[in-house]
Amino acid sequence: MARGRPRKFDEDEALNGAMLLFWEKGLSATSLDDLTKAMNMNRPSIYNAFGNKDAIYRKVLERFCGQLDEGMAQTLEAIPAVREGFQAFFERAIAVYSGTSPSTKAAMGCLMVCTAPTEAFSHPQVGEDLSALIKRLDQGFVRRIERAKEEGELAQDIDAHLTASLLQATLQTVALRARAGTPKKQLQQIADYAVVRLFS
Amino acid sequence: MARGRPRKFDEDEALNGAMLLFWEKGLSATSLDDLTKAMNMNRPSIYNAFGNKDAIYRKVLERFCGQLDEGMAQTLEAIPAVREGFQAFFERAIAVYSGTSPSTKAAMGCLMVCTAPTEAFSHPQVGEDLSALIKRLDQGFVRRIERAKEEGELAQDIDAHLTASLLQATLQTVALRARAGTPKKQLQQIADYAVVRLFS
DNA sequence: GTTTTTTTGTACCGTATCGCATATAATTAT
DNA sequence: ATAATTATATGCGATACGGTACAAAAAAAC
Repeated sequence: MARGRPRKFDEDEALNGAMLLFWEKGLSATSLDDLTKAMNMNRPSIYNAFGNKDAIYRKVLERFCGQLDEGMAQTLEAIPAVREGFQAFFERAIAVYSGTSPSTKAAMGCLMVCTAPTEAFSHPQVGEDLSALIKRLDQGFVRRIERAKEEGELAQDIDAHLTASLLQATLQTVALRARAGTPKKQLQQIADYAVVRLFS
Repeated sequence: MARGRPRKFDEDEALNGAMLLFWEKGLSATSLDDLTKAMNMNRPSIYNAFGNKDAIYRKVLERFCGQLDEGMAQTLEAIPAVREGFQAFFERAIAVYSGTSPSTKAAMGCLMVCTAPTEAFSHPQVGEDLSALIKRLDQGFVRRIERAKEEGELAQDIDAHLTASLLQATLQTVALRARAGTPKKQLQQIADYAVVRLFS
């Protein structure tokens, strides 16, 4: 087992370093030289382990989406009350979006929302990744809303799909505004108001 | 007047060509060679007339925001009923966001929302442009909502600022979803629902 | 100890990048 | 006419880009 020369880099740390970089500068503005430093490995090793720049970016996106899924599972699905569940979900998202990288010292927003749309045409697969995430969030929200309707927590006449769309709109505005410098507290207010108004 | 050699290019057409390009590929992925073709002028003329790539991009952003202001004036401010005003505003925005460039044949979304956030850190001035547009839209929406409250069209207890934030969230989700391939009809439904729910 | 397998590190290739230097052309002011 | 002014056109130079070849190195298998 582990037949060849042992790897010097840690795959997790390498991808985390790449994620920070892409998160800050996007796909096109990030160079391979930057990546070699951030991932602590040299170019051929990167190609061998992950493929070319696009492939690394997409792996990082996948990683990021995984964290988001985890967030949904631990809040929306785990918390019995819908409103509390969504509030907790937004709180968690806002904490991530308000996170700062050592170099920028400013909130970076959402990796997907803030850097993927730009590349949607130049890199069609990234466009599909973006589209897939939007659909996945919609579905997760819809499921939770319909469950709340079944459990009698929400009125039958609210439209699950459209409500889910507007909740995702809330998530996206929070992501964008965080990157544009809006303070955390204000983001929380927006999210809270959305939950209250859309579930009234 | 017009003392030297007359210009061969049309400033408006040149900026429109640049806008299409930036809209499709963003700032970083657009090269000056691309721009010389799209603007129909050679490099030194571009530098003389507009400055470097960043400056062109920011001029294009400004242009785009101007069209948005026009949209607000002709819908929100011109139409007597709030709900109809916002519906018309969204309809107009969706028409723009669903517009396709000859090369992509796909809806391009919002130039600002879909391409500016990526550059917010690498080009701080772009970040400020983004932040300024968000604030401007918020303010425009707030003004219209407060007017509607004064005119008795909306209840006094709705929060103008937070409602405006969620209306902008709707605009942003429509911008992003358009670029991700969501059909026009569905975008309209989302916008309509937002107007109905947030002004109830 | 030799072979096999995998990763590492250096160095490199061809191309694309931005920005500018220089020379030419076209128009107005004197 | 001549000078002054402005735009055009060609093309250069230094750098940075993404991606790869190749040999040395480090481990397991034989």
